[in-house]
Amino acid sequence: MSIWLEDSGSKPSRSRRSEQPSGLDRERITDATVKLLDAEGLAKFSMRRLASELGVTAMSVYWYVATKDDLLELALDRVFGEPRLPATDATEEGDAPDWREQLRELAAEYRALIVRHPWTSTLTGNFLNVGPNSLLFSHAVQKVIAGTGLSLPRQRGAIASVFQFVYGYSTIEGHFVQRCAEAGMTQDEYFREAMSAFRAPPELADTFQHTEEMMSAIEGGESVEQMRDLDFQAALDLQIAGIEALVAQEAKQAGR
Amino acid sequence: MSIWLEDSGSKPSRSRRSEQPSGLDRERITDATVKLLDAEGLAKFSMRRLASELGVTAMSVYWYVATKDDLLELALDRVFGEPRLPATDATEEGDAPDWREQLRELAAEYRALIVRHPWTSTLTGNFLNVGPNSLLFSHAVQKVIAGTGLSLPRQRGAIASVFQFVYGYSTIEGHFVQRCAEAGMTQDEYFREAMSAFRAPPELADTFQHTEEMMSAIEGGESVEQMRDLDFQAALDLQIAGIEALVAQEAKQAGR
DNA sequence: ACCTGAACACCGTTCAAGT
DNA sequence: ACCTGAACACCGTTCAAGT
Repeated sequence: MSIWLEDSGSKPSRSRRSEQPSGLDRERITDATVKLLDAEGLAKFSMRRLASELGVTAMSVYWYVATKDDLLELALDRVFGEPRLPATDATEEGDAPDWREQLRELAAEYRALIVRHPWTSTLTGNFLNVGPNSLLFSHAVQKVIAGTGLSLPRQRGAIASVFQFVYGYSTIEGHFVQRCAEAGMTQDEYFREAMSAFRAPPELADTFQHTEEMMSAIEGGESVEQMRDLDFQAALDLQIAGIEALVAQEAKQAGR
Repeated sequence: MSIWLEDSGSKPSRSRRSEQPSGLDRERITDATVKLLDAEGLAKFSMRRLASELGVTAMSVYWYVATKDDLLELALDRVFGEPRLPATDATEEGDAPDWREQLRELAAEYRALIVRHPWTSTLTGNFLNVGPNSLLFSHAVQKVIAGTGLSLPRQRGAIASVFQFVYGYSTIEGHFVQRCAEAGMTQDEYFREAMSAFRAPPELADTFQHTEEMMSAIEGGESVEQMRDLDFQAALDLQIAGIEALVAQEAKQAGR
């Protein structure tokens, strides 16, 4: 089911004993996997490619890992250790940072993670993603949202709303960045290229009119990257405003 | 770059001339592709598998389609034709439906599309997704958001916020549904199984306390599916409240 | 305990050849 | 114009064998 659920963890971890002939190790294997996935993408990643990178036969890796999917799960949880999480024990009253600030920071960290490692989003979709680092991340998310003062059912809605948005947004963004890199273009070049290669279906002319209006409707949005930053922030603003509105609404109902 | 951008459309479409020896056709090929992707998932889909389904050699398909990716783009745009879009020309004043209602319906249609065809989200990530049906869908989204009365830059934020949320949420949901089907379990069975196989790391005990509180915090959320419906609606509530708050805020600033 | 080699059943795609 | 077969360079994984 998952390497993190019992039974699949049967292969010993062999992390601390680095006197192997080839110096192999789950740690080193996971390292190399992440590096390869970053460099060449999920589609090109293979056990044979990884093994050759490690200077070893393809089958050696199978001593440390039961299956390719298990290895991908390890890599996935590995990168979920990267985001800086808000200090969880701000027990003192005065200096506890505002939930808005925490939310923005955590969202930015999550976005950066996915854009840095675009393969991450494909894997979170395909696996359960319940490794230790992923759990710590989820915990941080829950804590931040709990700080809003929403009721528990609405906290669940808010978590879904904010972090599935970040997931979706960053997935598209990350894949686009990767495509540009593969084509050897900057994002602006790629974007202009795609735009000019576009033969708009005549019956959709008005669609593009509205779209282009919206595209140029942002001051300070000269580059693709700037536009994406602005959109991302605008969406977070919307969600924060939504949370505030629901908090106020619940307070009013309670006061009645 | 994409089958929808010039140059890649070089292979003739051959849609109308169905007198081929094998009765092959882009239409029929795309049909079979969607059916196979639905039944067995993106990972198991292959040109050879598809060809055998069509009663034909693997290489026959390449007469109609330049590459596997092109075919996947065709399948992707095909299913984007499924959602019912709001009637776009509600020009009469009185009976134009509320944007809130339109938004909920379009979000529900999008969610249903992704859950029905979980491979869709992987592909929207990997391709540009600028086929005619996808464009019509985007157009509908833009029209609905334009109905909120937000300023253009904020419309962009709102589109990202709502529809990337739906994308992210439904992606996870769809993949989970698919996993359950492959394992031959109901969603509740799979969920309980995963939960019981779970060996919680001791230092995360408090995480799970809070998590379990939240899990059981929903009345009427007995089944996994009910809970997901409730969370989805709660998230949409939040986003709609956010849009309303920003509309009000902009109105106030304009009035000053 | 750790690593290898050969083998199996697959891939996407090219290319020359058939009708 | 449409379809096939053989071939190339790949996959993940099994299994018996080496040290």
